[in-house]
Amino acid sequence: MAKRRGSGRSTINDVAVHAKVGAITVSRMLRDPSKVSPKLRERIEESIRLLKYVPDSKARALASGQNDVIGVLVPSLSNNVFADILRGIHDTVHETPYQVQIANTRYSTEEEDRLISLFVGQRPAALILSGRDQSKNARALLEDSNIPVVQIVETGADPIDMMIGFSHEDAAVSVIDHLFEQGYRKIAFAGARMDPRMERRLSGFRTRLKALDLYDSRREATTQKSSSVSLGRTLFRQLHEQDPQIDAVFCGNDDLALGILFECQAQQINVPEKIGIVGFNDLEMMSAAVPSLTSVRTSRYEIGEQAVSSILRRIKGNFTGPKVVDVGFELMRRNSTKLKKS
Amino acid sequence: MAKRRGSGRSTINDVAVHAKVGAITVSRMLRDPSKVSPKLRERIEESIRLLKYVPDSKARALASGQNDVIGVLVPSLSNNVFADILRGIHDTVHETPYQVQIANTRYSTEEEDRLISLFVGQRPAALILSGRDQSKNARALLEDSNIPVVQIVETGADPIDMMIGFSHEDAAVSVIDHLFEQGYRKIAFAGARMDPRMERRLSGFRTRLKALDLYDSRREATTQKSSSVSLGRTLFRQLHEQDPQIDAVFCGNDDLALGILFECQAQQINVPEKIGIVGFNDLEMMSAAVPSLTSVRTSRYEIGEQAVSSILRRIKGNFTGPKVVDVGFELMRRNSTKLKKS
DNA sequence: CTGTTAGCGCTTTCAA
DNA sequence: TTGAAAGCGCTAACAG
Repeated sequence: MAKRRGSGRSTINDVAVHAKVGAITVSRMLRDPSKVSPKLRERIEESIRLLKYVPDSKARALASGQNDVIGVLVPSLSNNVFADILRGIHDTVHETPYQVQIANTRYSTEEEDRLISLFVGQRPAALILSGRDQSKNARALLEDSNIPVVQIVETGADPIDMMIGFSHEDAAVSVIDHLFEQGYRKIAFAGARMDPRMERRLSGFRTRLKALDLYDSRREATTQKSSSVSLGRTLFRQLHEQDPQIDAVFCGNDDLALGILFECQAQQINVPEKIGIVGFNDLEMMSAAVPSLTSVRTSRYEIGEQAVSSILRRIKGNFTGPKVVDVGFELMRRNSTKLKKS
Repeated sequence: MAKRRGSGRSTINDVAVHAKVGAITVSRMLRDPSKVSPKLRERIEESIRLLKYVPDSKARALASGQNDVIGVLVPSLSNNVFADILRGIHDTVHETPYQVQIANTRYSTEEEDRLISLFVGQRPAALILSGRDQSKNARALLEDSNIPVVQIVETGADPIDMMIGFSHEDAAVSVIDHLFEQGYRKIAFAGARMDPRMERRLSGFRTRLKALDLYDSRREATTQKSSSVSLGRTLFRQLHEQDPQIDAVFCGNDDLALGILFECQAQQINVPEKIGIVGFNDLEMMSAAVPSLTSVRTSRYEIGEQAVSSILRRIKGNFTGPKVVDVGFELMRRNSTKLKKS
C-alpha cells in the first residue's frame, strides 16, 4: 500500500492531489505564477504550505535538462587572492538565476582532475577553473562535455574555451624594472608555495635580471611550504645568509613581504634605505603598513566579474569577445622601495 | 526518429546497448566492479571509453534517494577564520564518499535564508551553518527537512541539531582579565563588521569592564564596515580622539590589531608600554609581528573537522555525543601586552 | 488556462 | 551473475 520507494517528503504530486489540480499546474505556478489563474494559485499555495513542500532541484534539472549551477574550482580558500575573485563571481552571479558552487583543489592536479570529473558528472551550466595547467585528461573531458569553461588568473595561448587573467611573468618584469630604476642592484626573490603562477613570476624575475646582467642565483629563496608572514621572516634570514649584500627583495606574495618587513624591523634594518621590499597582489594591508609596501595590484574582483559575464553571454549565445582577456596589473609604488628622492 | 528529449550525451543505456548488456549491469559495474564478471566488465569499460560516458550524478541521486553533497554556508570567504574552518571540513570529508559544496551568505540573513532553501531543495546529506542566528523560517524548514545540521563557530542553547564552537563572550572576558592583570586600566574596544559574534565579544568586553568598574563608553569604536588593516588605523585614531587616555585596545579582529600596531608605529607610540594591543582569532601573522601580538586563539580547523565527523556519525546512525560541543579558546599572551615584567 | 502522457538517466525490486 | 520492469520527482510536448 505504501509507496514502494520515495523519501517520505511531499512531492509535487502530493501538492497537486491536495489542491485538486494537475501536477503540471503546480510546476507552472512554481516557475511562473502568472501562468496560473489566481484561484488555483491560492489553492496551490495553501497546499504547498500545508504539506511543507520543497521542490527537488535535481529532479527539476533532470527533467528540464537545465542546471543552474556554475562550478568554481580554486586551489585555495585561505588565499586572499581567490577570496576576492570569488567575491566578484558571487556579486555577478547574484542577480541571475544561477548559483555558485565552490570546490577546492588544494593546489593538487589530481584533486583538480577528480573535481572536474565530479562537476562534469553534474552537467553544470558552466565551469570556472584557476590557472591554465589542467591535465590533458581534464582538458579532453571538458572539451567533449560542451560545458562553457573559463580559465582565470592567467593569460596564455590555447585556452580550453575562455580565459581571463594577466601575465605573471610580465608583472615580475615590471617589478624588477621599478627596483632597478630606484637604484637597487642586488635584487633577491622570495617565493612560497611554488605553484605554476609563482614559477612564472620567478621566471620573469630571472629573465629580466639576466638581461640587466644582475642575476645571481644565491639571491633566490623558494619553498613548497604555503606562504605566511613567519615564512617571510625565515626566507629573509635565509637570503641574507646566502648573500649578505642583497639590497632588495621581490616577494611572490604579500604575506612574505610583510614578514620581511617585520624581520627588518626586528633586525633594525632600515626599509627602504638598506632593503627595498616588493610584494605581489597588493592586498589591503600593503598600503596600511609602516612603511607602506610596494606591490603589484591585480584586478582580482574584476577577473571574477568578467568570468561570470562571459559565461552569461556564452550561455545566451551572444558571446563574441576574444577568447583570451588580459586584465593587466598595476605596480603600486610605495615607501618600501623609495630609495631615490623623487 | 530522433529522441524527443535528451541532452545528446551518452547515457548508461547507450553504453549498455553498445556493450550488449543490460543497463543495470553497467550501473552495477560503476558502483562495484566486483559484482560483474570480468568478461562483461571489460566490454563495458571499453564501451564507456568509446562513448565517453560520464554518469549523471543528479539522476543517480534522484533514483537512489541518496545525495553525497554536504552543504556549507559561510558568511564570508575573505575572512581567514572561515578559510581555516573550510580546510578542516575539506580535509575530513576528503576520505569519504561525500563532497563539499560551499555557499556564501555575505553576512546577510536573507541570503542565508535563500541559500538554506536552495540547499534543502537539493536534499543534501547534511548542512553546516555558521553561527546560531538563523531565521525562524530557516529553522523550521531545516527541522522539518530531517537533514543533519551542524551550527559552527559558536556555542549556545537550543541548537537546530548539532553545534560546535565556543563562547565569544567568555573569550572577550578572558581578554579583559589579561589586560587588567597586566596593569592596563583604560581599555578600549575596536570592532568592525558587527556581526552577532562581534556583538557578543563587545558584550563580554562591556560586562567585564563594568564588573571591574572600569567601563567608559567613549572607549568604543565600532563600525559596520568590513574589517581591514587600514580600518584598524582609523579606529585607533578615532578612539584616541574620543579618549586620549586609553592604554589598551581589544580588537575584535586580528586585522584591526595589526592596523593599530601600524598606527602606533606611525605615531611613535610605544607598544606595549603606552598602548597594549589584543587581537582575536590568532591568525598566523600575529606571532610574526614586531612586537608579537597577543590574541585569542580559536580552534578553527578543529571546528571544521568535528563538524564533519559528527555528521558522519549521525549519518551512520551512531551519533551519541552531546548536541553542543565547546572547543574552547586560548589566550596567546605576547609582547603587545607585556606591561608587567614577569 | 489546464491536463495527459511520456520521458529525463539512473537505480530499486524482483525474478531468472 | 544478469536482466526487465517500475519508479525517483519533475517537466516538455502536445492537446483541449
